[in-house]
Amino acid sequence: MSRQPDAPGSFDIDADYKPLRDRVRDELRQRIIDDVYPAGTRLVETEIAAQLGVSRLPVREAIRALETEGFVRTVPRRGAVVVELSEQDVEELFDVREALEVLASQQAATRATKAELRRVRNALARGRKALDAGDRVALGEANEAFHDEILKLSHNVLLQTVLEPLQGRLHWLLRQTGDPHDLFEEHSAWFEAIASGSPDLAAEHARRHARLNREIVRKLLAERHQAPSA
Amino acid sequence: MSRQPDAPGSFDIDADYKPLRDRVRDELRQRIIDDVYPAGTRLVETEIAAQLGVSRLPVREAIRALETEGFVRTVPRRGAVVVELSEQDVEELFDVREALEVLASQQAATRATKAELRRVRNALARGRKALDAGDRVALGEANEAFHDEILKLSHNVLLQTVLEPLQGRLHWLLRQTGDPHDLFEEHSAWFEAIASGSPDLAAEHARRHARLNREIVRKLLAERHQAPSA
DNA sequence: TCTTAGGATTCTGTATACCGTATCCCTAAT
DNA sequence: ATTAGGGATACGGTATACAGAATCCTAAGA
Repeated sequence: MSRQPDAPGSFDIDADYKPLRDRVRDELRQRIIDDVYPAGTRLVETEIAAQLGVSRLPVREAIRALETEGFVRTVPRRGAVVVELSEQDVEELFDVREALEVLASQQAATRATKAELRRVRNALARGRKALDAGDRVALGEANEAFHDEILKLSHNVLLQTVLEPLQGRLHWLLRQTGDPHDLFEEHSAWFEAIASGSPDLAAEHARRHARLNREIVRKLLAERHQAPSA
Repeated sequence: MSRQPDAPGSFDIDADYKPLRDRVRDELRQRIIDDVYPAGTRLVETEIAAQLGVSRLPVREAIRALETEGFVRTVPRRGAVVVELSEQDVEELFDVREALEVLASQQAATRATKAELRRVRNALARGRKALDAGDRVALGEANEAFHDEILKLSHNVLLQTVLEPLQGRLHWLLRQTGDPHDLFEEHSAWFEAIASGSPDLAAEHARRHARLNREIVRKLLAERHQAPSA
C-alpha cells in the first residue's frame, strides 16, 4: 500500500527512490553547467530552498556535495559561490584526467567484454550521427557519453567515482569554451586501441587524446582571454 | 567577547574557526581509523549526536562527508555503516594511488623548491628516528607524513584533494594489517629520485614503491584470510 | 567630498521539535 | 517451524528559532 496497491506486477517497492538531497544536487549542478548560475554566483540556501519548494536541509547537503565535486567553494559563514576555473585549475584538471584515463584505458583493454565493446561502438555511432546531422548539443553529449563508457569498461569502481566529478567539471568547461569538436576519428582510434586488447596501445592513445584535448582547450581559453568581450 | 578580548596582539579574528560538522567528521574518521568503530558498525545519528553533545545536523553532514571519503556507505533510509574493504576495493585503491602518485612524483621532480626538499628530508629523518626508537606508532605516522609531503611537492592542488581521501583509506587499511613496515630505504631512494629533478626517474621510483607496498598489503591480507582468528 | 563609525540587515551555523514512513525485531498464532 | 502482526527504532524531511558573523547602508564627522 505504499503506491499503486492495485498494480499487479509492480514489485518495485521503491527501487527508484532518491533522497531529496540528491535531486536538489543534480538540479543545482545542472544549473551551474547550463550557466544559469555563472561563476561567481552566490548560492543562498534560503533562496534556493524557497524556489525549489524544499527546506534548507536538503539544499545544504546538496551544496556540500557540489563542494566536494568542485563546482562551488564555500567559505565558512559566508556561504557557497560558483567557482571560476583558473588557468591552473584547468591544467590540474587535465593532469589528473590524463593520469586516470590512461589507467582506465589500460584496464579496459584487458577487462572489457565483447558486449560492452559493442555498446561503446554504438555510442560512437551516435556521435557520428549527431555530427552528420549538425546537432551540436547531441555531439557534445555523445562525446561525454563516450568518455563515461570507456570509464565503465575499466571495471574499476573507484576509478569511476574519482574521475566522474572531474569529468563533470571538464564538460562544464568545454561547454563554456564553445563548439564541441569533431572528435570522432580520435575517439574511434582510441576505442579500437582498447578493443585490440593491448594495454600499452590503449594507454598511448588515451594519453594522446588527453593531450590533444588539452591543447584545444588551451587555445580556446587563450582566445577568450584576448577577446573578453562576450 | 568572542575569545580573549583582552589579548593585546590577538588580531586573529577567528582564523582557526572550524564548523562543527568538520570537527564531528574528524572525530568520527579518527574513531573509524582507530577501530573504535570497526567495519560493519552502524553510525546512528541520534546516538552520536547525544554522545558528542551536538544536534543531529552536524552529525548528518559529517556522515555525508565520510561517505564521499569512502569510509562509510549509506543505504537510503537505513543509515550509514562503516565499510569493510573488499579485496577488489584494495586493489582499486592501489591502482588509483599508483597512477596519481606517479603523476605527483613527476611534477614534484620539476617543481619542488630547495626549501621544500629540505622539509621532506626532515620528515624522512623523523621516520628514521622512530624506527631506531622502535616506536611503531610514530613510524606509521612518519610514513603517512612522507606521502603527504611528496604530494605537496607536486604543487598540484587538485591532485592533493583527490588523493588525500584515498591515502586516508589506505592508511586505515595499513593500520588494520599490522606493524608498519620499515620503508626508510624505499622512501629515501624515492625521495632522492625526486630531488634529482628527473621526472622519469621519479616516476619510476613512485611506481616501484607503490607496487612494493601493494605486495606487502596483499601478503598481509592473504595471511589474515588464512587465519581469521584474531 | 571622502572617510568612517554605527546600525540595520542578511545569511549561515546550530538547536529543537515533530511527522511520516521504511526497516527491524520480537512475539504470538497457525 | 513458519509466518503474520505489531510495535520500536531511526532515517528523511519540514518548520521554526536564534545567536553571531558578514555585509551593506547610512549618516555623522574631518
